[in-house]
Amino acid sequence: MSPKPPTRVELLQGTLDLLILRTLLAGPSHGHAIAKHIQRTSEELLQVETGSLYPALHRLEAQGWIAASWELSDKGKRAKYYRLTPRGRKQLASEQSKWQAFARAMGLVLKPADQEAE
Amino acid sequence: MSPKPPTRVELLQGTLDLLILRTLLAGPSHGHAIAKHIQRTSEELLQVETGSLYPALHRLEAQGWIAASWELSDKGKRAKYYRLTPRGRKQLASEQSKWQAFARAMGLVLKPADQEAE
DNA sequence: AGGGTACTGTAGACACTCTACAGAATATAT
DNA sequence: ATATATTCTGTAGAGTGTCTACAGTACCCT
Repeated sequence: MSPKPPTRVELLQGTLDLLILRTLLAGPSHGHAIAKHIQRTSEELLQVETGSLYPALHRLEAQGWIAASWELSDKGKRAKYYRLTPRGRKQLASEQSKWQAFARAMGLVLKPADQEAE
Repeated sequence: MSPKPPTRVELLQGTLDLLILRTLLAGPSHGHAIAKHIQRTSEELLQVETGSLYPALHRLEAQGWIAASWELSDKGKRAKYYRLTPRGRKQLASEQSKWQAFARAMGLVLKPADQEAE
């Protein structure tokens, strides 16, 4: 009886980093909030599991693309806020254009076709 | 000095099956030709390595989505021709709509934004 | 005290692509 | 005939990244 069975889609490998970096472009945020933002923005289509989220954040931090500091969240709980570093912005731009190229390539192969000849 | 440095994009996990099934929608074909078709159709953006291709074909066959038979290729070599089964067509439709939903979701999160508020 | 929510985290399974290697069969050239 | 290129199929193993499942802290509310 859930109001919307949202038909979730699994993340394709390599896309989570991009989603996180893109989310942080709007300003610093913490893991829990990042996951919710992605979920909400994608109209509940994408859901990030904690087992993917936190390793990804640590990975991105180790790469120097994001930096962390403990602060207090809106709800008054301790939370690790991440922000984009300059190198992170470059990485975001790179991954975003890679994604666009890939999505375009997929579109080319998947195109309606019918007229295979021509 | 290559005429076009094609800037290849790595395949995202889970997309190869879809590309293969889509290629076979145009008619039976063998591994080597399938890979070339994907590469050409994607304007050289996507390249399928043999280490990905053949395991994928065997996987799809084991699932009953494609069926194989040995025949002779255009060039007169023995080649294993694959064709889409009825179940394969359903699978193709399913994976295609999944991809479209995913691509749309990515677009929602990556959208120009700027106006985060509103 | 009990349950809910917000928040971070780890371990291990699993799936899929990649690089690198290997081999057969045919054609072409020298 | 021997070499070389092309067409075609295949395997082994590494690497990567997502998932499920589990674990724990802290605060709030009744």
